[in-house]
Amino acid sequence: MTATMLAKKNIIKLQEVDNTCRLCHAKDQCMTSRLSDDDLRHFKHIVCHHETIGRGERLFISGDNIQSLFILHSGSVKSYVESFGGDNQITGFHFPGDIIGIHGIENNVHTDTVEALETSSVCEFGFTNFMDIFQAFPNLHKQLMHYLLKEMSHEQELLLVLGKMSAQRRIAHFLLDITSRLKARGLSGERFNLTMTRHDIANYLGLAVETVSRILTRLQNANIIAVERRSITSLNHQKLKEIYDSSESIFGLGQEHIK
Amino acid sequence: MTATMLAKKNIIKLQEVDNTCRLCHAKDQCMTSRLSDDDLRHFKHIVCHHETIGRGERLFISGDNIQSLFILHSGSVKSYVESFGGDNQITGFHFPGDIIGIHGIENNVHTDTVEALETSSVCEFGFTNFMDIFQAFPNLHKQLMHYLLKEMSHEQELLLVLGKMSAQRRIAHFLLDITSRLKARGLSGERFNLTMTRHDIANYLGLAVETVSRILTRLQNANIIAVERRSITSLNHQKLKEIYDSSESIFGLGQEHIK
DNA sequence: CGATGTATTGAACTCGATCAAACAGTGTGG
DNA sequence: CCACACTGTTTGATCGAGTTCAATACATCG
Repeated sequence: MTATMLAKKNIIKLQEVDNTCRLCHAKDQCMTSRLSDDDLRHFKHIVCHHETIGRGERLFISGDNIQSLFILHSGSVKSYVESFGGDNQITGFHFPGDIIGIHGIENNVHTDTVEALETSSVCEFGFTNFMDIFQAFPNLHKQLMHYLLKEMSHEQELLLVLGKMSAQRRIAHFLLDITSRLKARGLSGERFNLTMTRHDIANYLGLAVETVSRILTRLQNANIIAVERRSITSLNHQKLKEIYDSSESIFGLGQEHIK
Repeated sequence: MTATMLAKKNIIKLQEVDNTCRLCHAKDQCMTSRLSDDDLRHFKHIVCHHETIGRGERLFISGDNIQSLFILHSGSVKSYVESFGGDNQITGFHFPGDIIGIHGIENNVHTDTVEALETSSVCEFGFTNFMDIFQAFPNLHKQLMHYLLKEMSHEQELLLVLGKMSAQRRIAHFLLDITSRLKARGLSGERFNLTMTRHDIANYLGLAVETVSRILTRLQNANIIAVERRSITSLNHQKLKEIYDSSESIFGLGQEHIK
């Protein structure tokens, strides 16, 4: 199902939207909670609806015209950029409350593709011209700007990770990033399920799947994490941070036991 | 010299600013050329001055409060993010007309450091609150937004390069990027001087200096470029593009001659 | 001139990729 | 309920692109 198709679906009534937001379990993370009542009222007039997408389905594709903006309501998605050669680069994973689809806002064409990692739902907001909206609702604009810049610094950090860090540090970065974002959502950062495959993690970090798998088991042998398939339990935040910060890549990590 | 020191220096008169812009050789690349006369008049009221910095000097440092925005008038600079471990990652090289210092605009703290690659000059614009300015001058805002998003897609492309591409493709990307940006400025894309060191290029592309050097000579042996120290001449755009686009890294590139 | 920063070239090594195989869940349909 | 296919994960063995170490060359400048 393409974004175009989504945009034309049923438009829910304002009353329902109010309830949707009031009862939303992601409302604390959602930018709408930081809008004034007045702005929020205006904002809700442009709500299209609430849509569910299944694992593997794409919300929009790089090159699509931007007709709307999404806020992730539940589930998780990945966003990636595509290259000529056919290989993609995952640029981020997103969780409830995250704003989806602002890259490429300027000339109204998506620069990335967004795909669901599990059954997920989004709030869709139809815009005709983002720039006009910005002028009409300064606070909304500020929130979008805030998110845009947060995304940007996230990408800069990823550049550092991809350009300079060893496989261990990359994995440490990934785990710390995920945990901190889950914590910010009031979830446990020490006991959670990964919704993305090893392949996704590998792609995101510029590694091979096998390397990801190997390092996860290494971290497990070193008692830094306990991992079983998609579930991570009892994660040692402190030690992971040490790995992430250490420029030396001299890490036994329990592999001497194997020898 | 820090940004703080710069900000307190002599403020030139409006008339001078007018001339500065009118006579500026980078004016076609500068966002001011895309502002309405009215906006431009307002914008010039907040011009601080025109400052020159030498090679190695920094315009601002990651963590500095943002007191002003810069537009590169002449020369070239690099911007980089710093990590705990002490290793930096260069996130971009900038040429005349480029807007410098908008990352971190939101909470008024620079997220990156900008350093001159050669003697360069910038136009400095003092702001107290960017968000207010945005509301007052919609067109100015649009231009900044435009640049911000351009930066963002540039960073996304770099993510792809760092995450997925071989050393050859990285170098090809770098050369093509530089040439296209020089061409956009009316300069020759086939005959130019690199203002950054091999070390800078290596850092930017996540490679070792030696690898950069080796691949440049390989490209030379394959008659794709002619390189002598910092000067690049007779660059074969077509062949570079082929290297950049090819997912296979099977490239003789003249190294069989050596064997 | 020597001194310093920058660039090239060679040789050896290593980290992570690639190849290959086995294993574990998860349906799906007979 | 089991056989089968299918996808995702782990583990082992080997290989190679790019790093690291080391030596040399080259340019610029006091």
